[in-house]
Amino acid sequence: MASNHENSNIPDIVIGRLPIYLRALNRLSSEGYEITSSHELGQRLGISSAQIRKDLSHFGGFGKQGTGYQIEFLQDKLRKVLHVDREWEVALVGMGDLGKAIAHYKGFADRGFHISACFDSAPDKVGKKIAGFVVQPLSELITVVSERNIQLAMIAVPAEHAQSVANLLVEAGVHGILNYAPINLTVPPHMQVQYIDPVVGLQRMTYYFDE
Amino acid sequence: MASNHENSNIPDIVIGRLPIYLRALNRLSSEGYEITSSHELGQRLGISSAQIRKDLSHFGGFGKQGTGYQIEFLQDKLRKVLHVDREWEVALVGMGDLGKAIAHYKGFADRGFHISACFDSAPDKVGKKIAGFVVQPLSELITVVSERNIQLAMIAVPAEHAQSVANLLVEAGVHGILNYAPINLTVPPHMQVQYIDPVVGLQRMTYYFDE
DNA sequence: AACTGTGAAGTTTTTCACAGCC
DNA sequence: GGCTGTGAAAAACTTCACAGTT
Repeated sequence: MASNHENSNIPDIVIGRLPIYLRALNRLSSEGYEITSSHELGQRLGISSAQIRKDLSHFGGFGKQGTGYQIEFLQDKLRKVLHVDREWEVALVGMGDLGKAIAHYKGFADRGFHISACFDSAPDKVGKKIAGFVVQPLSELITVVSERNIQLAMIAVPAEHAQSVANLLVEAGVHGILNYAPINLTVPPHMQVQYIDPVVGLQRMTYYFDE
Repeated sequence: MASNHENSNIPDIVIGRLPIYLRALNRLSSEGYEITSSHELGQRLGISSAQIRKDLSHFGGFGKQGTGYQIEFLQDKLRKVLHVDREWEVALVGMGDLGKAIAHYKGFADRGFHISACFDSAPDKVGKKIAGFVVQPLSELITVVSERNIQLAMIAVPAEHAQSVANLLVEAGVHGILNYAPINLTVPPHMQVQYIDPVVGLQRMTYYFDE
């Protein structure tokens, strides 16, 4: 009977899978399904059905015995759990090729993230409009981010500048950084950091290749 | 005494950390260091020193008691383990904003990956040169990839086309896919797949945010 | 009949702690 | 004194298997 939603601390590894579940539900939903099961989800994701049920059970009973899970209902619940039942403002630092591509990427808005400020240190970029954003100078970062109470940032600067940008972001009061630079950041313990490094992904695969 | 390098099967989770270690070593090296320790590496990465020692011990004794690890030596060893002591050819499918950004990204070549063919289905892109690559039609994918014996591919097409592109790649004989589309792929068990989804990274952080 | 939610069992992963070496 | 490599212990995570519900 006792379940430990609300207060207790859920393992990070469980939290890490929830966005994957949510993404799969979005897909099922767009394919026109209204109901699914832990078995069906598991098949699609290559995860055991027991694991999915156990993961979800941390937050309460979202399913119906004999039936499965109502997709829309479960999406709502997961969005609430992940705090993406609202829109988050995100700052983007670095407007080189990578930053530009991020600025153009349409996939953020659909899923609750809104780029609301862009920064670069290069004088020839500052003031220009890229993907509809006016590029602001790095010197404005602390003011803009703290005034607007922006909590998330993406770092798309060269590796050698990533740590100093991270330091600025910490000072500005950001709580989470998505780091595209291929380098590990050192940040205070209250900060969240996630890494996007395609080369790490590639290297994780070549290990399994024979030749 | 017995150590199980060569034959035995190393946990995936250990393999997954090796590229992170390699990246940290690259960094230390570029900062001019020649020697490091499991403690120093662990501090930088937020990983315990014992874990780093145990991970490395799967492949043999790379360190020296009392001294630590010679950085260049360890880099070489990890590159061999991960099979990145050579260059890998990679196919890129999808030349929209994202594909273009990937094509322009300089970070692959330094670390052993070379984009050697680009594909798109849009007739207005085929034949054009983007970032030095001539875009080829999707209909050529199987021929080009299998003839050149390309083993790795990156998918940068919209979510709704990602699965059919993956099917083509499997047919063409690719063994690993780095998928930038926000969707899970279903592939035969011998295939490796890694995902790049920045929104998943963001959602993994907002869970920990209060407001 | 089908499926969830969950204790208990089983497995994997991490940490401890120390012998051995530089 | 400082550090690695590693068995043994501890912790974390996953799977099993089934009672309970629709």
